[in-house]
Amino acid sequence: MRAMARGEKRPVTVHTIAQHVGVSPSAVSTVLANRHEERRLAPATVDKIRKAVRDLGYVPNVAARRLRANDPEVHHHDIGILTSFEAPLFLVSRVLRQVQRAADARTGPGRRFSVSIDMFHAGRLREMGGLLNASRFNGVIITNTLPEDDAFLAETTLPYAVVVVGRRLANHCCVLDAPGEIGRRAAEILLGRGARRLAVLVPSLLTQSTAERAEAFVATVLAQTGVAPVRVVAPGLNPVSGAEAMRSHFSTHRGCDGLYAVSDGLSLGAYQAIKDSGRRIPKDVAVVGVGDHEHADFFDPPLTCVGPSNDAIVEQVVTQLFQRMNHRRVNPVEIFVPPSVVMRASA
Amino acid sequence: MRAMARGEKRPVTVHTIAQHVGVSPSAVSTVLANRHEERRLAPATVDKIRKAVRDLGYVPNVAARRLRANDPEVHHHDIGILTSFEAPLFLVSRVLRQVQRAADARTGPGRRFSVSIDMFHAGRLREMGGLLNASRFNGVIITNTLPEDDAFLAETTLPYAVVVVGRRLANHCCVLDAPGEIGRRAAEILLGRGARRLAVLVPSLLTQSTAERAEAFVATVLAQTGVAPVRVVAPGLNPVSGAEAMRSHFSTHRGCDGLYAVSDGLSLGAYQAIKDSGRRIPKDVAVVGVGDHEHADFFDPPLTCVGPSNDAIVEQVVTQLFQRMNHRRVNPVEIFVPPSVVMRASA
DNA sequence: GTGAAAGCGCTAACAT
DNA sequence: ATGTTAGCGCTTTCAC
Repeated sequence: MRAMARGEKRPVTVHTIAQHVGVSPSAVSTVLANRHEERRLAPATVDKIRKAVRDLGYVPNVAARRLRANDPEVHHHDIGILTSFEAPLFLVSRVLRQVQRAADARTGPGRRFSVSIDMFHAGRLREMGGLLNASRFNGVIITNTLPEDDAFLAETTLPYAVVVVGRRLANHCCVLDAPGEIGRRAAEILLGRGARRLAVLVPSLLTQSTAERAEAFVATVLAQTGVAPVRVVAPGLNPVSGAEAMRSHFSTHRGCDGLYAVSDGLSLGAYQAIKDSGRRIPKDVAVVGVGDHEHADFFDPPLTCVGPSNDAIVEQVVTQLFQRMNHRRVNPVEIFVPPSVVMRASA
Repeated sequence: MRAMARGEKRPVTVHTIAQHVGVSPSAVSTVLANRHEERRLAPATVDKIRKAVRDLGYVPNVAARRLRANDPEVHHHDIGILTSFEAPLFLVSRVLRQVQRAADARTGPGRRFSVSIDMFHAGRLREMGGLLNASRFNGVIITNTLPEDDAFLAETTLPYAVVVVGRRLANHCCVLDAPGEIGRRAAEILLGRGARRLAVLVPSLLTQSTAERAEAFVATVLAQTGVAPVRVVAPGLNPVSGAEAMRSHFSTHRGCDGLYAVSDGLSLGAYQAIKDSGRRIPKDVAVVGVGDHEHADFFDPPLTCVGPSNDAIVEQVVTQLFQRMNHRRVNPVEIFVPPSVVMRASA
């Protein structure tokens, strides 16, 4: 009997181990569950089994265990919140809280839920195991996708409840902010303050929705002033990137008197760069952010925000998910949620 | 045959539906997977099955599907990052990133990983399904526990890889910051600046580690000055709570010239209250935070931090988890990670 | 166009 | 002190 460890052709199961040691599968199972005391297995046997488990690199099959362990009288609902690995967890954590709340409300004797956040590498959603054969989730919320992921979703109909957040896909239930509306409102606020030399701070990697925000901003400004705003491109989404980009903007351009930063991480960096350059907010430069940062109200000065109305989005998402898991609704649908506008001191 | 929907005693399975409609389980399965076209099922049959699925409130059993679907040649490792529902996701997301990285590095033809964040209600970890019978995870990282959860863990030995973060439990692998060390260093920094009227800002609900931080701070100040610092208690952990607590502190006490806030959310609120009261940082009040906020460097002025060294903790956690999943290590162990100190302008 | 049967890996009840 | 057996719910050949 070969004792090779990893990379074995045949999978290592309790049966393999049992054979290897010369005992029965149940003995192995007992040891694995630390129940050998109550079963009074011989210590020598236990040791041999333990050794084989290690040597053969045994990995328990949780699907099998679960199938065995579950009380047949209760239905188990597995809900996944799928998000790209590289994206911030802010919206995700709000979604999670709402989903959990809804799940708790529906939990009962014959009905259990488990909610988990699962990450995929941006652009590689299609590689996530169990998505296509429905062997992982009863329902999923998908967010923070990249164009490759959207392409995958557009050509795939998953045979279970799916809600897509922030993207338009004809074959799915989609919940998203009204495209373009956000950028337009941001522009109107800055123009309304009298700002005329406008700039928009964007990350180099744009999602569909950030791109649309920026475009709508540019279009609105152009239409009203005849001059397109400067696009300041930051390498990433974090404050450091924002500060860098704005510093280089100030050193190579005449600067601006109104800035729209398409994420609050960038706004925060922009604040630093603006202040460091001796300019004041909002007197010299008015700033509008998006409201995706939980502390926008604690920026100095507090940040005016025009962005997606996250609460409303999350509410829609959760409602749709549960309706679909209950077979109460099946058809694809696009739900547009109007933006939220919070006026504060920065503009 | 009764057609009652929810709350049925017997679980609804493909078999139930098959019986109800008068077809075979395989027909039902085919419809559920949207494969009725290629199987050329009669449309009428499909409709009847669809209707029964809805009427009976069928919920697919993902464990069974997965058991069936998995290629026997590949080992599937399910890793869970378990965190309390009410806690912020900041550290968790860093852990996730590192775990995912480690998993990706180990993924190969016969070896797949899936990592997910699962939440439990604070204090109710024991109620999380599948934890005890090992039917959900091959390995877990547990964090943000409350005393009730710790009590549960202390009396439970899970038969798979477990790493506990931030708590000491004799029967588990624990990774945590050096207790007391953090509060002591924070005190030393403030005292070293010449501050003498010290205060510590804490949330009303203290975790074991925040409590120890605050205690060590108090003890150090008392030992060196003979006067205990004022404890300012905030209702929660967010900036709003911090600001409130500090405002009421300023209105009822003489104030302080050195503040240690045991979380950066509180620091941020404290900043606002301090500035609003006309005091300057660090001239009138020096502030030390913890460094648990990703933007501490972008506070105005940047926040001096003394806190757990998250990178080092995360690294240890991930190393331990994989060693344990590989059976390379089994015994409980306590790993203390020294604090990180970052001096910035606020103190 | 539809059904019957096998088996994924595991564990608990029931034998020895 | 250890082995045998049945079956959790599902899908996929294969047979009709």
